[in-house]
Amino acid sequence: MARTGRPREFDRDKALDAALTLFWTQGYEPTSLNQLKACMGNISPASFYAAFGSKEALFREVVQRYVETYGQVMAPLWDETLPPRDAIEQTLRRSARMQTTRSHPTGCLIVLGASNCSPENQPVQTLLAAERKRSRKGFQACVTRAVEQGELPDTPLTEALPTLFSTFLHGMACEARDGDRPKKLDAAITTLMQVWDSLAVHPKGMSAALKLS
Amino acid sequence: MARTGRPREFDRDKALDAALTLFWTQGYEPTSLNQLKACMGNISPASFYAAFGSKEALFREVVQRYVETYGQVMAPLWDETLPPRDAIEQTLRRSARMQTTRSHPTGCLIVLGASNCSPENQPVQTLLAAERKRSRKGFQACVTRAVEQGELPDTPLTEALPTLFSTFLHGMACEARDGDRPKKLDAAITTLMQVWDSLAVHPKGMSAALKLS
DNA sequence: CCAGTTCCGGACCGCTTAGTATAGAAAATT
DNA sequence: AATTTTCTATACTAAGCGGTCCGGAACTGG
Repeated sequence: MARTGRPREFDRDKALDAALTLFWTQGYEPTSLNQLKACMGNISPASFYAAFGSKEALFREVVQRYVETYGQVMAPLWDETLPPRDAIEQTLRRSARMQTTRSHPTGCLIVLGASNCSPENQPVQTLLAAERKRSRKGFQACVTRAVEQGELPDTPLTEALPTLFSTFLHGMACEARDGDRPKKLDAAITTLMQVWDSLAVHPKGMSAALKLS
Repeated sequence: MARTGRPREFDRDKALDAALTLFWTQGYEPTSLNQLKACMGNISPASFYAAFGSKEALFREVVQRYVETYGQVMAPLWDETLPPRDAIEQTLRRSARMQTTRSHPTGCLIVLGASNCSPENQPVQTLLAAERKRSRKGFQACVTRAVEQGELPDTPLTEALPTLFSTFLHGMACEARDGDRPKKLDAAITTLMQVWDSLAVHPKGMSAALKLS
């Protein structure tokens, strides 16, 4: 069932990666078709539209690829075999490292990819907003699990934790873009996790003692 | 020393406010001169350039105005008569309320105003980055003051506080833009401030007792 | 070898962009 | 009345935008 006809001269995957890097650096709107075509190997508009459909369709593919690769730093959030606290801490630390790694653009495509958009490109904004919503639900799920497991008390302070974590996560995109180093963000995460420990029902290593008293 | 000649027919201040709102909503690049001229009272290109010089010059004026008005929610950060903890908490709460108020665009112009920019507009990005740096220094100053006053211990956990707060602050712009309500952010701030209290040398109301022991 | 299929390079589309130039009229001060 | 300034309105530039179309080239299956 091999495809007939003249084969494509460029590597579609490599072109997609190049587009990913460009979109990640500049965001959706400021990235022009000319820049895209150039970075994807000087392909012609005909090739571009045949292979990707449109600028928006390409961006959607790019976002999907981002989620499946770099975005996997968020995976612990959905790993129910992990203790909730570890899931959140790992997610934050992996995000911090990923977003500050210099071998690719800094910051987060999901947060920064379409933050400046004219009304006509609202679908693109909506796409990223949905992705951000997903991550908020992840934090929510972890905290809910921690409450169910009796690790956190069911109080207003605890209820606010998901918002606190997701706000911090999204804020890292800004800090990373502004040049913060991973160590700095890592230290902030360490301090942030203090709040979990101060709310926890079982302070470290004392759970048995507390339960028996 | 009154100026001679025909007076300007539109209100420069009102036009500036209209431009502020538009830039705040859409960001720098997606906002076109046509949109600007329209929202500023259907002024002609000649009037526009005579009054404001260029799109970038207008944006710089807009940013300055923003800092002097809405941006004043950050003022507590520089108010040395305030206890450092209060200064930070007030700044965060006032920011949260301001950024979620529906009578004007949501989020923060300084964080979101030029987050998607082509390389040619880097000066605009740099302008906002400098403003963000200022706020980071504000958090830094408060924490340093708290350490000097003996309220916080001089530990790595404390050192990371400024990064933690500024990351959270900048993250609020994203959450506000995504529709979070002020109460939700306020609750997150309450929880975040827990970390300060858990680090503090003098737990509430016990300072005297602790010092004497 | 040829028909069918697919891709490529380049010309081209209509539209928008930021910004300039021109004109004459209107409103203020001196 | 003369001068100065901004006004409206229009026309214009040069470039860039996302996207389309066509003729020819390159490949495969029959």
